[in-house]
Amino acid sequence: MSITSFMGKETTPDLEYLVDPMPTEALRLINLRKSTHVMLIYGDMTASYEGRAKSQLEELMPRLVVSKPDGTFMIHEASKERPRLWNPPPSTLYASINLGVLTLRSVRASPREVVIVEIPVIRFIGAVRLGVTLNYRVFGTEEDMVNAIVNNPSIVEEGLQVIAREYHTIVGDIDILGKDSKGNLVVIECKRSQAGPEAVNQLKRYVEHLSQKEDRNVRGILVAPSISSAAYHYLRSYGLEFRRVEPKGML
Amino acid sequence: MSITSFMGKETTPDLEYLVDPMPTEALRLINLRKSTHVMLIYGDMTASYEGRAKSQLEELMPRLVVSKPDGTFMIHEASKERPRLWNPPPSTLYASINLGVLTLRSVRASPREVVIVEIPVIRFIGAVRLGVTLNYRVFGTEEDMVNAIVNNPSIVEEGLQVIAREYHTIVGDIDILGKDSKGNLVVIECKRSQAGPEAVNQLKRYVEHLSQKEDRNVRGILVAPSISSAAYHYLRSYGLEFRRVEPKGML
DNA sequence: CACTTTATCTCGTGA
DNA sequence: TCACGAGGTAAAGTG
Repeated sequence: MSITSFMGKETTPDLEYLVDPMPTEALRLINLRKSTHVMLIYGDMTASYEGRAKSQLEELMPRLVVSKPDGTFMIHEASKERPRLWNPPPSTLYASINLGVLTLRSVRASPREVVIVEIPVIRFIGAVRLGVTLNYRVFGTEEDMVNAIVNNPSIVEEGLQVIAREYHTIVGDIDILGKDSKGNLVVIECKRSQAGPEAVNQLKRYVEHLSQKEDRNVRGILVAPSISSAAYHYLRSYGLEFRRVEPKGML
Repeated sequence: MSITSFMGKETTPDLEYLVDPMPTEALRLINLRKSTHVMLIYGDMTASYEGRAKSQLEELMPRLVVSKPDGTFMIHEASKERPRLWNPPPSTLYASINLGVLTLRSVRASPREVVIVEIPVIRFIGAVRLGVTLNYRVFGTEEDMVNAIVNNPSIVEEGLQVIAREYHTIVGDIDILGKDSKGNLVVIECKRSQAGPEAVNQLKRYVEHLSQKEDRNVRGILVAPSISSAAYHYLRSYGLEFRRVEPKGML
């Protein structure tokens, strides 16, 4: 079966595909377009991964491979958002035919990780040209909360003055360092969603470090839309404070 | 253009697709297969997301929609592993035609999140049936490290005896609780990859809690393949210990 | 490069 | 259902 394309001969087409292709035809399309197009490969396949960890898909089963020009390599199944196996960018895709079977090898250099896919039954293969959104922006992030507080510290507390944001310490970076109306140092840790014990622990770490280093009392305020009950008890037991703030209120 | 399928009439085909379809044809295929097949939709589209946060893809651009039967909904672009916009499962997909434009609405119930896609130019739409791997297993996880240490505590230290694993405390679960050759309690925290300040903080929290509760000296050992320099200083400053262990050595 | 943190994290597990 | 923590987290930002 020949490649079906939808543009003139001189220009690279945005879409090409093959249905039930021979391995050699599939190989040709992959090597032709893997560096410019997103490749979609549907068929019965087995796969293996070895790198930071190790795992195997021994059962031959219909799966979907998505490979992007930046090296992103994913094997998707019928459910879940995360691919079953993958290699993050930048990785390199090598395609070949072994004993008549289309074989894909995605190699990530560092850390060294390899995903190998064998596709004895190729049902469909497509090459599509996709774009990339520039200046992409998400609203309602933790950074938006921090900005809003820096611009208007009274969101947290009347009389609060901001000294620094992203204040670097040996134990990590403090979201906002401030001073209250009585001159106490205040460490503020923001979370865009419900705070748990980890968030409390993080704040406690900053407060402990700073109060030791500065040799004086330091307040710690956890700012989040909500806090789990266990985390709240934990927070209070260390004399830390909680201030409810909605990230969506920052828009 | 009629639907191209590749099985008998009585059986649902594994693969169906349309090239440059009319919106009505696309709509029909989506509604026919969205609950059983993974849908691939390629075309020029704009999109928006509102839910836990908010964002918009205003520029009309070739993108790829992947929708799974479990409600997974993803809009992929030319680069990166993560979709640009998405809804995690379980979500519900509604397709319609608005003013002649194919419109997809993915709705997640809780938290309420909505992704809306408008596709004025539909280049390709495919329905593929995928499988799901059962009994999937990854080797070299933190749990594997814990198992290996429980089976052979001398990995961590000669003379170490394991008292409990996943020992529940008010401040969290301790990976391994043990006793050293001198009778001291030992808290062991495992990490499968390089340990940072959070890991040290976590161990410190357990040790503090236990030494207070038991009113005696408690050792804390962080077990990981490596530790960041700052985290190591932090660890040592609290008298905690580090033991280098490779998760891959556990296989 | 190494290090640190965020994320519309996702995902599984256990109460 | 909620809470909690792991993840082959990925991705972004900084020194």
